[in-house]
Amino acid sequence: MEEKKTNPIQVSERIFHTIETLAHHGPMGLLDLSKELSLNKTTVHRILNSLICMDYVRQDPESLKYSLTYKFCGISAQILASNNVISLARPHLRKLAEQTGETVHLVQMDGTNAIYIDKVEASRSSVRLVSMVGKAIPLYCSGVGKAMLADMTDERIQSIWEKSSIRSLTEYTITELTQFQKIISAIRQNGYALDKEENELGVRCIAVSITAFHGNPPYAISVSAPRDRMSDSRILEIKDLILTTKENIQKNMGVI
Amino acid sequence: MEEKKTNPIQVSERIFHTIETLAHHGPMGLLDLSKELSLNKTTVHRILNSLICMDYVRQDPESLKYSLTYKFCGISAQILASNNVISLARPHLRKLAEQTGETVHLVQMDGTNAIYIDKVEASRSSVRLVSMVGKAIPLYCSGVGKAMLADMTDERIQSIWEKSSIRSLTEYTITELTQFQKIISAIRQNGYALDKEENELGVRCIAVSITAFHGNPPYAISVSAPRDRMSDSRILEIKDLILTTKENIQKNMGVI
DNA sequence: TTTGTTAATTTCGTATTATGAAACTATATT
DNA sequence: AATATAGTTTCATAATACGAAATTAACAAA
Repeated sequence: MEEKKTNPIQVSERIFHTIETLAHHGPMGLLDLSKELSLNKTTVHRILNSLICMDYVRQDPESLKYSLTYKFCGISAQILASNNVISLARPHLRKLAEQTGETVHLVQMDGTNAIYIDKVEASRSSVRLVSMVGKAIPLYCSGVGKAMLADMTDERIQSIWEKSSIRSLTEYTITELTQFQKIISAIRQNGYALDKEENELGVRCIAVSITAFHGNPPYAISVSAPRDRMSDSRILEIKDLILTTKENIQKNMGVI
Repeated sequence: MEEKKTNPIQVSERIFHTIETLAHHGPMGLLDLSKELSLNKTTVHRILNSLICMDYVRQDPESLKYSLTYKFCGISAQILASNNVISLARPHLRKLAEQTGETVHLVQMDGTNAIYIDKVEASRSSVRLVSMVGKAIPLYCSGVGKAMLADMTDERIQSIWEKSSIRSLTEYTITELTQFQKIISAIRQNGYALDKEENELGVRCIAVSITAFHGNPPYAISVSAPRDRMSDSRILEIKDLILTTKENIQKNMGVI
C-alpha cells in the first residue's frame, strides 16, 4: 500500500492549489477562491499577493478578479524546448500530416498517462481544441497509450492498469482487464493500435509507439480524425504511412 | 520611483526561484541547485520534496538529478485554452500561413513585452525554435511590439520605452527614442510594422496590430521569414495579405 | 442621506512552521 | 582504509505564516 508522504511545506500545497483552481476556473474573486479552497480569505489574499509579486498572477483593476499570467506558459515553453525528441520528430510528423491530411500528435508516457508534447494540424482538418500540448490522457483508453503499453511486459501492463482509475469515458471504453489484454496481443501482432471512440465520441485514431533508447521514456505518435473520415479501409492506408514514419523517426533517433 | 513590495511569503519566493532555475538549466543536482540559489541545501531539498509531492518535479532515480514535470505544460495549456481570441484567430492565421508559405505568429501585449500565444508554421518554412508559444519578446525590438505601440498615445509609448531595458540584441536594434518615434509615425502611416533583423539576425518580419475591443489587451500578428525570402518587394506582397487578415479577424471579433 | 450588504484589504498577537547546522548515509576515488 | 562528494534526515529554535477581527470601498435599498 503506497502512502503518499505529506507535503513538507504547508504553504506550497496551498499555493499550488490556488494556481490549479485559477487555471481550472479562470479569473476569480478572493471570496470565491477562499471558499473553493477552504482557506481563510486572509491566507488566500497573502498567497495571491505573493504570486502577484513574482508576476504569476494579475488582478484585474476593474473586476478585482485574480487570474494567472502567461509566465506559466513561458516555463512550459522552456520545458518543451529542452526536449530534443520534439524537434527531432517534428519534420516526420509534418510529412505524415501532409500525407494523411489529418492531425498528428506526439505523446510521451508519464505515469499512467500519455502527455501531448507536440501536434501538427493538417490544413484541412476540422478545428479541434486549441493547444492540446501539455494535456494528459489516460494510457488505458487512448491509441497512443495502448501502443506504448504493448511494448511492455504483461506484469508492467497489469500494474499500470491497477494504478489507473478505470472509467467509461464513452460507451466504447474498455474497462475489463481480460478484454484489454486481448487487444494488447492484437497490437503486438499488427504493430499499431487503434482507438475507436474509446476516449471521445466521434473521434478515431491510429497510433504507433516510438521505441526509445537508453534512459528515455516511451513515446508514441498518432493520426486522429472524425469517424467519417476514418473507415476501416482508410485505417489500412494510414497504417502503412504511420509505420513508415515510425521507422524514419527511430532511424533518425539512432535506434537500430 | 516604483518600489516593489517585498514578497509576503518567503518560501513562495524560494519555490519559484527553484522552479525558474530548473526551467532554465534543465535537470540539476541538489548541491548545484542550492549553490545557484544561495540557499541552504536542506531548504532546497525540502522545497524539491514538496514539489515532488505535488508532481511538479521528479527526481531521476539514476542520476538523482531533479527536473520539472509536464504538469506545468498542463497549466499552460489550460491558460491558453481559456483564451478565445486564439481559437477565433486560428483559421485566419492558417490561411495567411498558407498564402505566404511562412510562419505566422499571434501575440498578446503584456507589460513591456509581447507574448507568443499561438503560431502556425507553414509546411515549407525552415525548422525554427520548437514551441515558441509562451515566450516573451520585448515590444521595442519586435515587429509585433511596434505594431501594437503605434496604436497608443505618444505618452504611453514613452512610458513603456522608459520601463523597458533597452539593449542592442543585434546591430540593427534601435536604441534611441527619437529614432524610434520616427519609426512609429511611419507605422501609423503605412498601417504595418517591420522588423529587419532588430531582434534576431537573419530574420525579418512584417506585423500588424489587431484592434481589441472593450477590456481586452492589444494583440498583433506577424509573418516571419529568413532575410533571403523577405525582400522589400516581397514585403509589399505580404503587406496586402496581412492587412486583409487583420480586417477579417477584426470583423470576426466584432470590431467595426 | 442613512443604512445595509458584499467584497477586498490591512493589522497584529500568536501558534505554527519553515529553517539550517549538524549528523548521517551512500557511493565513488585515491 | 582514508578521503571526497553528494544526497538525506534530525531537531531545537528563530522566524514566519496564520487567521480573527477591524477597516475600507463600492454599491444598493430604504
